[in-house]
Amino acid sequence: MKMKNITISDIAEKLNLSRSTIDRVINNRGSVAPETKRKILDYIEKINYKPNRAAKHLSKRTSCTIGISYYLPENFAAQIRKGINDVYNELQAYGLNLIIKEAGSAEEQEKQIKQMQTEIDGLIVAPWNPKNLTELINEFIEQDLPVVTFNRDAPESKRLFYFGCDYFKAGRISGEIIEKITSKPGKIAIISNEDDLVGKKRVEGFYSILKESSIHKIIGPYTIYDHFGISDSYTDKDIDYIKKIIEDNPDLKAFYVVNQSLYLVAKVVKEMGKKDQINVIGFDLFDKFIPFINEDVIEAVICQEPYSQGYFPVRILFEMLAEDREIEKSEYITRLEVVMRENLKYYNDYHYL
Amino acid sequence: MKMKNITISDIAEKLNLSRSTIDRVINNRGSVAPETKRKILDYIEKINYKPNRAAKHLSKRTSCTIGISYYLPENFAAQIRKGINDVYNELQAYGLNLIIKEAGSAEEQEKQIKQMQTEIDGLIVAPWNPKNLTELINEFIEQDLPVVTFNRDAPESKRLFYFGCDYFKAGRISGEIIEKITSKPGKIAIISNEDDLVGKKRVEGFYSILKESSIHKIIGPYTIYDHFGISDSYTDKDIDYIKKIIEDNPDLKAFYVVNQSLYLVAKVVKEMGKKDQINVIGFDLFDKFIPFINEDVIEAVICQEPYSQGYFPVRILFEMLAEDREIEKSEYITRLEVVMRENLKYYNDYHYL
DNA sequence: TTGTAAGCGTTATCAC
DNA sequence: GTGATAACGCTTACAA
Repeated sequence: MKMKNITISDIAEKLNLSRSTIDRVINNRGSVAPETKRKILDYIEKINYKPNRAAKHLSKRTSCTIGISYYLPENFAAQIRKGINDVYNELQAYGLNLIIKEAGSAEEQEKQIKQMQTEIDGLIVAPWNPKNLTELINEFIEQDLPVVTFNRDAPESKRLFYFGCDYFKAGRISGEIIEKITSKPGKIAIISNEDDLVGKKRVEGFYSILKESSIHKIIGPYTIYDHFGISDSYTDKDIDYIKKIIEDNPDLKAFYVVNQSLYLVAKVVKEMGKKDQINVIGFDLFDKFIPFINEDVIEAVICQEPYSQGYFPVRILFEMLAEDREIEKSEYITRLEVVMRENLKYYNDYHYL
Repeated sequence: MKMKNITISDIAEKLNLSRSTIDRVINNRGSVAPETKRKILDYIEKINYKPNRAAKHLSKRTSCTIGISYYLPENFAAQIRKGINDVYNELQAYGLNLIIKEAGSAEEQEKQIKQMQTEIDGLIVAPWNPKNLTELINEFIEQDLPVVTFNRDAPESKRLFYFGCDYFKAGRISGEIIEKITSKPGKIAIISNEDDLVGKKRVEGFYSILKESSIHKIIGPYTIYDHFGISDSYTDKDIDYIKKIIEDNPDLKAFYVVNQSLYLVAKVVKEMGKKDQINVIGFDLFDKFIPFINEDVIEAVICQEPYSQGYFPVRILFEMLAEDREIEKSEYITRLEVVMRENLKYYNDYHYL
């Protein structure tokens, strides 16, 4: 049970040098004679020395504060929070501090980020409106304040990396599923709202699959606005609108819904007794969706590792800040998870830590 | 950037006591006057003191050695290894040592585990033959050597916990998928081999779904032995056998393959030009499967987080051994991942660390 | 029952 | 360019 590892002192002793000299070459600070440097480097290589992380953390006694900003639907935010919570519990002992700001609008988000600037050593942001935040992100970067994006990217900014899903590919996998489960020729209706950047990509990806050689005809996109899933904000007009699509298209075989109105579409399909004729496919796992997935009204949803989106950006950024981790990718793309009735419970609130 | 945290010394000073007394009540070792104990506990509660993990690790300088034993198909083992590798890199600095033994047979596995006994502080094992290892596991436990299982459980043993998938549920999700993608009535052929415990459960789960109200008729199980995916070990007889199933059953709509012969089945289906008429579903992601998934010969495979199966058991056991983590579950069940053409690349060799 | 002091492997601040 | 030396916050003898 006793630890027996090579330490800086061992190296110093072996090489007849002082600990500080070894430290200098390992962390290349201060100046060292090139000859001694070589000697030390060679020896370190040879014995495969690994610095003790605990000692490092203890000695540095440097804490870093990471700011997190997002404006996301509540159910999704809950999963993100769980990931953030776990990584915080894991790393706060090593000096991680977090400032979490949940915005209620794009404008508020911008304001909150500006406010954080002086208090943080790094920023993690899910930019609701990437274009508008690009400049701000670049400003931070200019000032040596690292910024990473998650959930939504700001690809034109100089952010260090993006952690999140590829929405175009998400559209493709849902297209694949619809093709596989919809064997009879007929129509597929797309539901979205135009000002939804994410939804737009999901639709494009979907088209890219269906275009290839489909026996189906795409109709729409029909517009239903989602209001972050607050059910009361859907009107009777929305319901009638969906009903009308179904009635007007007797050969309708599927709904492809890229926003949270998925819940409403499922409700109408179910109430009209059309669940066996019309396949419903959508995205993400919201509480409201769950009964419909269980009843096979919604055939499948595509998820994007929300928990990981909370956990990893914090961890990677912290390791960079506190342990000089190298960022090796500019994009960490999350898995596209196919969630159906029988594997639903594994995706609804699940983690191991 | 400077850390400013409450330490044991702070508490000691505030309460006019020595550091060791504080230490005694925090880790309840040694004896402390109940009155002082109360006082300390109250104060700690009040100021929300969290011990510094780095200091703890450094001071304890206790390393622990965990033994890992498995006998698994190579492709699967590769993913496991990646998880183990990541967690090792993460924790070796805190004193984790690993002894990894890959067995070539059930007997060898038993021998290897016995050999490890004296060198390890905990054992992680994927028991190829759970029944045979139950006694050995219990022996270890009697001797206060914690044992956990992964990938395959030994439910009748006293192992601390199991980390892996629920094979019955895995059968159910594949049943759900076959039902969803196979719209025309017809036959579904099951391929398995009887001595495969895992496959047996997958078949049971599959039946539990199909029984309910299927338009399909199940035929088989037909027996094809897999030899851990060494393709050369399949014979021409196996190929003829599959061909015969297809020829004898013109209304065959799907193959449900619970072992690695999935590759061979896909090959035959493809070569007979039946890929559009017959759906092929199986388990896990082996290199040989990949081209067939990409060509839509294999419609989907169900995976079980192989990477996590390497990563988490080690991490949880280490945290228990080195940091007195409480084990709160007796089963950590991995997700059932639906992998198809368009999300394949995310499951084939992917991780964030 | 309580206190003292040495040590864990780094980093940082001085001297030389 | 190099070497002492004092932290960092905790554990663990050992002494009182």
